[in-house]
Amino acid sequence: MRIVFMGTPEFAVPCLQAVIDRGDEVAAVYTQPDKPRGRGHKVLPPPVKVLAEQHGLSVRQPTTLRTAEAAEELRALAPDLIVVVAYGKILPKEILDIPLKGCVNVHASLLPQYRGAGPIQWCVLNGETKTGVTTMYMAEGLDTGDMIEATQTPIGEDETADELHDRLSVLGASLLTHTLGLIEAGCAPRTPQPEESSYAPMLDKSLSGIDFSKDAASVHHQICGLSSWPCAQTMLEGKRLKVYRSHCHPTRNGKPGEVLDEKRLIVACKTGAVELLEVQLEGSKRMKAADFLRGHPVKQGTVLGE
RNA sequence: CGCGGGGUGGAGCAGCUCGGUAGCUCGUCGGGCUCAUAACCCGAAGGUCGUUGGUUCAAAUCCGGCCCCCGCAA
Repeated sequence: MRIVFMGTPEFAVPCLQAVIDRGDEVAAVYTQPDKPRGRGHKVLPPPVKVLAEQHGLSVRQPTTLRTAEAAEELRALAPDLIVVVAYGKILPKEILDIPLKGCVNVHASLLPQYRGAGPIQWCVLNGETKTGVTTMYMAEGLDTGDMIEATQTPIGEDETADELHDRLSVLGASLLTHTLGLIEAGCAPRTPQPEESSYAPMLDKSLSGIDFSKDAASVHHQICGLSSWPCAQTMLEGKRLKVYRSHCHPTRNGKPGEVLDEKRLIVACKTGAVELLEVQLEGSKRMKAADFLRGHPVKQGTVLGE
């Protein structure tokens, strides 16, 4: 098939690779414009652009798709299908109507749950035990289109959003491969989404602060779900301490925020305790708790958080 | 030119203000002790102090250039 691919971040990379591997003709790759992302002024290309260029594909980075010219350009490409994976822009109806076989999207949740930009993180934050990826035909609403098929996967007890992200991006790619096969054969199912949906917005830093007066499970889910961005954080002796990884100890108890074991950085919550397994102190690098404790001894009884 | 912190045996840190002996907590190796331990005791190996110029009798330490890492902000 003649395909236009639209995607931007790391999550979309395996999907673009899957399209390439399938041997489809990639008429063009749309991705967000390069933006200054790093420290200082560095302008970095989106990961999808990097892969596209490695394969000599035509890359387009329009600021908006809501112009007559943008629609005209796409029409000129005459795609059979547009595949959209974490592109970061909403496609107007004018564009959705262009390809003969429609627009297909890979979404990192089991729709209709967790529509929106942050499905992976919110699943972990909410302590879900399973999630998945879904392919759908795109509609005008945000992630509201008719579903084609889905793959489920369990979420590990200590799995971070980062790890789940990587797994789902791979699962998404193989599901996409399958779905494209169905579409090509003209037998892709089309199931309208049930009414009962939920919305998972993009995360922001206001979610970062750890409140040890919550119970251990929710603190643990917060740490896993925000890792590695924006990352859960607390304060240790006046310095910001980010926490990337943790483990729940439901039976240990103490005053919220108190360090119960100085050899293992086990911190009491309202009920139960969380063991901080991977941390990063302001100005320093990310490291295992055991490494951290060698250079930064933390006395038992120290209270974290302001 | 956005603001700031940092690069010291295998790991994480101190030492730098005020130049002159390589320090701490671990790990590793050897030995001892114990019913037992992420326990304790004794001993050992292991470092061009990011890189490059400069100042000096002498630089981890003071001065300049460069490389890399990280926090904030975007």
